[in-house]
Amino acid sequence: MKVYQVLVEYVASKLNRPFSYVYNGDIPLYSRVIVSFNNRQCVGFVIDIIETDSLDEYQKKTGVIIKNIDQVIDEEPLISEELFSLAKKVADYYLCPLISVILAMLPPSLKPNKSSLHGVKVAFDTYVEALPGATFDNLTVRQAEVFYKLNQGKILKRDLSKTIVENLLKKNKVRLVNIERNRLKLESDKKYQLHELNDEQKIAYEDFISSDDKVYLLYGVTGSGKTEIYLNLTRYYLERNQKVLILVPEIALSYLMVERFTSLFDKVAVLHSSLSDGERYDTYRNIKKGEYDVVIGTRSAIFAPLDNLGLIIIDEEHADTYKQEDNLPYYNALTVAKMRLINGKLLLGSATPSLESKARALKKRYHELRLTKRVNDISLPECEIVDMSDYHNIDRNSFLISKRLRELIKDNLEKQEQVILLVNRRGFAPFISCKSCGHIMKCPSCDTALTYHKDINKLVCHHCGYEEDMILTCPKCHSSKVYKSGFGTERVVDETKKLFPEARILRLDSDISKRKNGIKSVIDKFSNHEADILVGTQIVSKGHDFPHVNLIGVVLADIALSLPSYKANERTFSLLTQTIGRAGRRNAGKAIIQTYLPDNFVINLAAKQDYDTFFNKELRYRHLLQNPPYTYLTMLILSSEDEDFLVEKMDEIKKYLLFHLDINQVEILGPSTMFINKYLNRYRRKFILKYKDFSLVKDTLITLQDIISSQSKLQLTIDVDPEQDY
DNA sequence: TAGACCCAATCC
DNA sequence: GATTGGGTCTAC
Repeated sequence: MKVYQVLVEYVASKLNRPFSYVYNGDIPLYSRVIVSFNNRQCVGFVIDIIETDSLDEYQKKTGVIIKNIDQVIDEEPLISEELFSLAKKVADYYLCPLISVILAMLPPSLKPNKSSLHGVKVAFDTYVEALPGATFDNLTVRQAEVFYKLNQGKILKRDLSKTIVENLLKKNKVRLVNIERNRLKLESDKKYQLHELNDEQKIAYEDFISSDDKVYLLYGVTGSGKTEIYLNLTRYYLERNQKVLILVPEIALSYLMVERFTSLFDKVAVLHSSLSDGERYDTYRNIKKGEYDVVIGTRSAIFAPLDNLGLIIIDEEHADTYKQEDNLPYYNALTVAKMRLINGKLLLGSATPSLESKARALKKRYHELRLTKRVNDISLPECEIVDMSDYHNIDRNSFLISKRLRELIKDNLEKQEQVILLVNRRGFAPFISCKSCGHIMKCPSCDTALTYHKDINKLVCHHCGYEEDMILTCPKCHSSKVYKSGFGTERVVDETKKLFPEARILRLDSDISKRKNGIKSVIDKFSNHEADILVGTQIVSKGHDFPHVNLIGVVLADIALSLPSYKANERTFSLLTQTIGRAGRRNAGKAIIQTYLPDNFVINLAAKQDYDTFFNKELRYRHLLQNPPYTYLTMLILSSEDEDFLVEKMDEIKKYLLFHLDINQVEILGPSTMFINKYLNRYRRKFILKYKDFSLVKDTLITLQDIISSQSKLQLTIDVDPEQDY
């Protein structure tokens, strides 16, 4: 007698354990089933099958009455043994429900939940095919014409006249065939050739393939040709019949890389979240069938169902997009990549490696490969820092764009060169306030100010997405003195238009990327020189070469420095360095950094593109404050609808932690407020735990999670290795 | 005293 | 995560 161990579809730590069911028939492991669960039906996922001699005995032993599985959804396992054991490792490391990891592995239409049951299925196209041996006898002229064409090969039914097809069918000349349609189209007409590697690249490449180490850090300055190494290594692995997985921070910014891979290799799949459900499903299915050798994708592609994985490449390994922090599971694709390595190797590439990765390379835990020269030997741009607190640098024409920056923009426009302006904030104005009563427009469900977006004339919460119409008068005192303070990309576009009315200006930020192909169309326009100035958020710093850009302006470098993270310096440094690196791809360009902190070391070292000094200095700060890479962190976020109750509970939990953790080895910070203290109508507070070994906190956290999951008013979220809000 | 509302327990 | 059932509050 088989007892099936089933995880139910709901992501909740209370339900993070299997429930037993029986079934009259065989069900494969790792497949979906429909079960009755607490007076309703839901989708479950079979994670284990236990043999028992008698059901009665089993029920007696466990003390539960076992129900029947109502229906089996999959005839085959949805995921492989390898992926299932990866899911267990991830759930164990991040202390998150196993089902949440399984959900992350599957395309939306296969996720074990109710809504997926009516989702997309395989798409078919109907073709008309000539029956072998059928002759031209007994056909009209038009029928014969079509039949002749069909003898050359099958044709889509919808491309042919309906009546002719019907008649041909009646006369037994043709038949209909259904063929699975792949909803993906990857055109690769541009044939890209593998370049001969230069000496430095060759050394790195040889070093990689001849070494036995597992994890490699490819530290190569901007423009040093990291992609070329990725391509050569991919070829190497494919020749040995192993598969390759490549992660990029954002697919739309990597389409040049995608293009190179698709034009060099035949079986390349692209996986990312802006595919439609149908496209995702098809790609997923085909990867699983083994039809692709190479998969390129964003964060969640780390779970792609590739067998025989020889190489994982993570490009721009320092990028913050590899950590998921908005939805369970809170995982970092780099960490998961290391868990996934069984026989293969991992290559991390960056021009500004994360401090953790670089520190590990120093300690020889990662094998470091270096590229120090830009491929075309062009020197890095010359960078000036403009002090915005010095009134000599601005005038009443603009408080946003300094006189020096204006001068250089003008110069560039006259020379027909392009300009990029970096503004690390989207929208028009981040605060809307009333001048008479001081009221600030806030999100009704979060404790954050609403940002004014001029192009849709709405106030938007950048955290939860809430929108409302822009106000004309203050909702509190009805004064009309509504003031828009601060600036974002939209306002900089406006201001630049005012200063340079003749210039063609484009904007690139995540509002643009919400439209399908939004990013690509802006990038294409700008690369084709159909615009002179590109104003954008950090998106402009990520990848993509614009050969005609000779000036980079950072409108205000300080914004990134004030981000709520121990990584703020590191993020600012890599943002500035990578952005400045966009200039002068053909000849030496210029860069301007505007700031109120002209003496700040991060800004100064970024201006000099001096990674090594920055690294050493920041590493000392990390050591001083005992932050990663010297320690590990876990953030405990507690939330409740009742703020007083929450504050009370925080003290209790603090006592609990103090009692159960070894305070000589684990530092407990908090309770403290969060960057966003109220989110989606729930108040939030946090603890940060600092330790050198996860085993010092793991058991305590699991017990705490159990205790809190039984309290309905309180919610605990555990974020292992957090990157935000500390 | 019905119905609204809240909360904790439970799910195989 | 969703349902249930019991307890308490509330308005007529």
